[in-house]
Amino acid sequence: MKRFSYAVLKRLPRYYQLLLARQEQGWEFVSSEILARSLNVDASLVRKDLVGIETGLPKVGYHIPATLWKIRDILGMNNVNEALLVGAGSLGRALLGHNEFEQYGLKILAAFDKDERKIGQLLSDVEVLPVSKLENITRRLKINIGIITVPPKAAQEVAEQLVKGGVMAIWNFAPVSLQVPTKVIVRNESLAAGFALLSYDLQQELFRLAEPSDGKLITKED
Amino acid sequence: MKRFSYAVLKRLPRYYQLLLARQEQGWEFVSSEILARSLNVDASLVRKDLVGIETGLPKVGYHIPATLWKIRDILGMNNVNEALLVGAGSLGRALLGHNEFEQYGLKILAAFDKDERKIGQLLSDVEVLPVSKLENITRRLKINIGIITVPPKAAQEVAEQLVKGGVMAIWNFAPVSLQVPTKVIVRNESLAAGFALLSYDLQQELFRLAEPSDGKLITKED
DNA sequence: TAGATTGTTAATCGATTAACAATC
DNA sequence: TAGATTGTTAATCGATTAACAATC
Repeated sequence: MKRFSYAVLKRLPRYYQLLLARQEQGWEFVSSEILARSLNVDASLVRKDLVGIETGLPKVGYHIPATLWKIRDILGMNNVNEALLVGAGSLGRALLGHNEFEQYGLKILAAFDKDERKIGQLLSDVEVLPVSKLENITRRLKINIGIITVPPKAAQEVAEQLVKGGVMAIWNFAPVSLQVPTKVIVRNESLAAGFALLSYDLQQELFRLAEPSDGKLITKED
Repeated sequence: MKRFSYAVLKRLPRYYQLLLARQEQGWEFVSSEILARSLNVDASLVRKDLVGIETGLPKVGYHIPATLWKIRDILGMNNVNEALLVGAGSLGRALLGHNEFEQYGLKILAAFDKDERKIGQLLSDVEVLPVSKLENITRRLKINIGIITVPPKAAQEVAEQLVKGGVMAIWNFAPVSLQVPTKVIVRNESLAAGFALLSYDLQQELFRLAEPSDGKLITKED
């Protein structure tokens, strides 16, 4: 079982997306050069990434259906990952309604909320249950993945209940650092942090445009 | 003007979040060691990251309010970034209702959709307008940022209208590679790709548990 | 002062690119 | 065959860690 680095894993969904688009256009093979251009990397990096995933054919490229399948396999898209979601706010509801997840094998079985008025509602065919039942249901259904979309203040407690219920991984959308046993996998997802990166690049660009065009910037350090 | 690498920029929102939490607990200073533990990195990396951001005091650490301010400044959190959002589906609505963005200076002025029934609705105090007006309004309001939350098939066309309207940056949530002029900054955000990383780690862990505990895995290459 | 913690340098590690022989 | 494209090696680049003198 080959172990892929985080850097490679982050590119796999991009490759997948591009291969799928080419397939829809009727292509059967694609070269490393074409994939590389869309990701803004060197073609040799694409070839290196694909070593151990799929063997390419000199003069032809990589076979799209075979490569798609292999990527699906590596990313666990061919399995079903059952998860519970906690926090039926707008972000939670967006995740419940996100079609793309199906492709990635994510199946959210139920949503939990503490708001009485939300209990019993069906959101994208998923029932909202009281958060008091979270630990119990997690255990009974042997759920591995918990998704946290509650407000920051409530996140730690929810995480603890999920851990007590036996989850092995937490996908955390609340902007807090969760304290959980080291064996529990935590992935922090921050939409705001993503925006910050865009905002930084934009500021740099705006600053560049405001400068004399000879490329010599007035640097300011402290 | 110091230029920060992507690796550092990705950590700044985490530092920000941790500093804020400590501040709420009444702390005034924090050490690199404490920040490092939460991010699972070496303390010297934290100190290196903070060079050019804030000077720490030996034996004391970094002054929390000052450091928070500097990070806010770097990430553009002290400015207001006006944006338009296209696609008032569940993800679009979640972004419109996401409180955290306010802190990061993101202000979404209007939402656009092609669905007649959504036009005129108020979502989190933001009006939904017909997508036919997108280019015009982008230009008239001199908007720099467009947010795309439409289905994949529609994303390229929306991107083109935003570009024609003069945006400098696009935050793209649709799982497609957008073709835009090189001067336009594009940040692709994929919730599904984020999940794939969690799913990979989980699979690895499940595999590990299924193996004999002597740590010697049966490796399989092809 | 003594000792904790910074800022900085050197060492290590990992990821990316460049170059090119192998190959279909 | 000729030529395009792979797989792989070596070179480069950048990020992280280790070590430690400076310092308050």
